[in-house]
Amino acid sequence: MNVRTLCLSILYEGEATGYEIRRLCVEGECSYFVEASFGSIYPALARLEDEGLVVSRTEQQSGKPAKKVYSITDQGRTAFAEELAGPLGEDVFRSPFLLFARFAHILPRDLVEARANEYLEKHIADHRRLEEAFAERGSNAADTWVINYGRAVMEVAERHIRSHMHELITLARAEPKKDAAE
Amino acid sequence: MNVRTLCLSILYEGEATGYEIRRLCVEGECSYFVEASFGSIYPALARLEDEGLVVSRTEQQSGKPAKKVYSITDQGRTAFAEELAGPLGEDVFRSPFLLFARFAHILPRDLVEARANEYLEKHIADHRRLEEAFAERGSNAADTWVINYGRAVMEVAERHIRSHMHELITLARAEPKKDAAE
DNA sequence: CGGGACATATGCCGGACCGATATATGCCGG
DNA sequence: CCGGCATATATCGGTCCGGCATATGTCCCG
Repeated sequence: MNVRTLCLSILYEGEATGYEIRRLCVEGECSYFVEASFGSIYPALARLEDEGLVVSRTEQQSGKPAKKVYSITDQGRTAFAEELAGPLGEDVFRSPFLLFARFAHILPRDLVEARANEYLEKHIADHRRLEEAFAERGSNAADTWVINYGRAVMEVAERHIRSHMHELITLARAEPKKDAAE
Repeated sequence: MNVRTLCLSILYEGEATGYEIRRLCVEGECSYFVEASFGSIYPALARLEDEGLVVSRTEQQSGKPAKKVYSITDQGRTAFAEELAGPLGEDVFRSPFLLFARFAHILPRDLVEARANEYLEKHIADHRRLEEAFAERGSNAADTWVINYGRAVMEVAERHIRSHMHELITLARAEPKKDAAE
């Protein structure tokens, strides 16, 4: 799954600027399974325009910089459907925190406790964001299906961390090496 | 979280070759939250050796190519602990399948059904692999904590897909455009 | 009322990383 | 005996991230 396809998927639902696409990847209801940064979105949009899969129109705004609004073309819709029909690529899950957690026994307890709390807070925030997306009900049935899958998984993840984090903290080194701290 | 740190984390537990590190990332009990390919592992190991964080010894084998076995140094252990104490980076979850699922309504039912089944099979396999890692009990307490977190999440993911995939399939286009296939 | 933080918006660049490929070797099955 | 597979190291092209530069306007705080 490349950034090109991601851009097409967002433009499929309606026109948007590069900036908005990025925001949807970070804050949108589907931000829990797609991601992309400016450094890849803008070049991708430029290439899509070269290939005729999207068109752009520059819009002047008072009080804000001019923006380039992209729309998908019929050719783009076809290309997107073909892309989805082709090989998809595997799901990716990477967790620096879980790597950290595996070594709890060599780390000072204060640090493990702080990180575990951060991790829980992050999960609570992500979970709540998805519950709100579900409550809004602006999305179609397929979107709702995807959101419900996310809700089910996040609910369990949050609950598991909440009720088991103290076990992880107990595993950490009781006394932090005083001199070697930083 | 970079590949350097990942290599150090594996070598922390015992010596290994680049090939073995790669295999642990793909098949090992922790493969569900770390990943790396040859293209990044070999350069990373070379750089770690330059920096004195690991040392290597070449071992001739009969019937197989010679291998370079890497071991972590005291300096490497210290650097690894410092790395874990520093900023960690966010968890990443990316799912081409969920992006695909969002557009079930524009895709032929056969395709959606096939992909949903593949996705379920993949989850069953991943989940089982983790249950086996749990049953083996060769790991320490922190590893077990991490595995249990994965088990809890995977159990729910698998169950949710199993009991809700038919809803997604129902959303797909009933009659596949016969001419536009491929 | 000046200045800094923040939001909108586009774009580039260095470096990290993936996936494919090359190279070498020996095993095993058809 | 030949092709495919497993072991093992290494490189290379291309994709992508994160930080930075640039431009402009708002809003709040001192």
